[in-house]
Amino acid sequence: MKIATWNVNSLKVRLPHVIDWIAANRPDALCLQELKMEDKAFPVAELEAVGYHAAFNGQKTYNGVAILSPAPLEAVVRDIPGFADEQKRIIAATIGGVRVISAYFPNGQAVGSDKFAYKLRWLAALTDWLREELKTHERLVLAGDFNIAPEDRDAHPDWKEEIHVSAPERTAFAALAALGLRDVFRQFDQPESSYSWWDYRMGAFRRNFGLRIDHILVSPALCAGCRSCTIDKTPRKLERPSDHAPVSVEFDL
DNA sequence: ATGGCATAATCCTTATGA
Repeated sequence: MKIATWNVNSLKVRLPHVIDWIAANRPDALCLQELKMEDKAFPVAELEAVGYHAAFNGQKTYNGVAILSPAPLEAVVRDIPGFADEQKRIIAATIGGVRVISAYFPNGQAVGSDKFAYKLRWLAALTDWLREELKTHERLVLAGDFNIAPEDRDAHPDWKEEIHVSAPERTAFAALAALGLRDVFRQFDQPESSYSWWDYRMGAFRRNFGLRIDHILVSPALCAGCRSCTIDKTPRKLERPSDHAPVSVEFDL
C-alpha cells in the first residue's frame, strides 16, 4: 500500500500537477492540504476521470484538506471531534482497513503570538483525539503538513526563525510520537539535508534552503511493514509549483 | 533593516503563509 501527503497551496491552481502526479504514482491514498476552496468548488469529476474518489473538508481562501483514493473512503470524519474550530484542518477516512488522517497543522506565525497559542491548543486536541482513535484503529496513518521540523537536521542551518523549530512545538510533536506514532521517514537512510518545503523567495529551492515539515506518522501495527519513505522533489521543479513536495510511504499489510 | 514569492479575496491593496 502506498500513502502520500502533499500541501498543494491551492488545489485550483495545482490540479494539473496533482492529476499528473497521481497518474505517475498511483497512490492508494493521497492526503492533500491547503485546498483554499469551498466544497462546492472541489474537482470531483476531474478526479473521478482518473479513477479517484475523494473526501474533502474545504474552506474559502484558507486551509482545507482532502483524501483521494481509488478505493471507497469509509467512516469519514471532518474536524477534531469536540474541538470548536472554524478552520478546516482535519479529515479522516478508512481505506482498505487503514485509518488515514489528512492534517494541516496551524502555522503559528510567531512564537508567543495568539496564533502560536492556537497552534499548541490545536496540537493538544489532536493528540487527545488520536489517543482515542488508536484504541479502535490499530492501523492508523497521520499524514500532512505539520508545520514542525522535529529535529535540527530537519531545518536548514541558516533558518533563523523560531517558528517551526521551537521547543514547545517539538515537545508537542514528541507527544504525538509518545502515542506510538512513528515518523516513518527516519526509519530509513535518507539523503542529508532532506526537506519538504522551500520558500518561493530568495531562490530557496535552488539553494536547498528548506524545512522538513511534511510528515507521515504510522501506528506500531503498520511500522514493521514499512518498506520506504521518500520526498519527491520533481513537482517542485515545475512551472507554478506548490512550495511543498509530496512525501510517500510504502508498506506491506 | 526590509523584503524578496504566491494565493485569494477586498480589488490595485491586504492577509496569510513558513
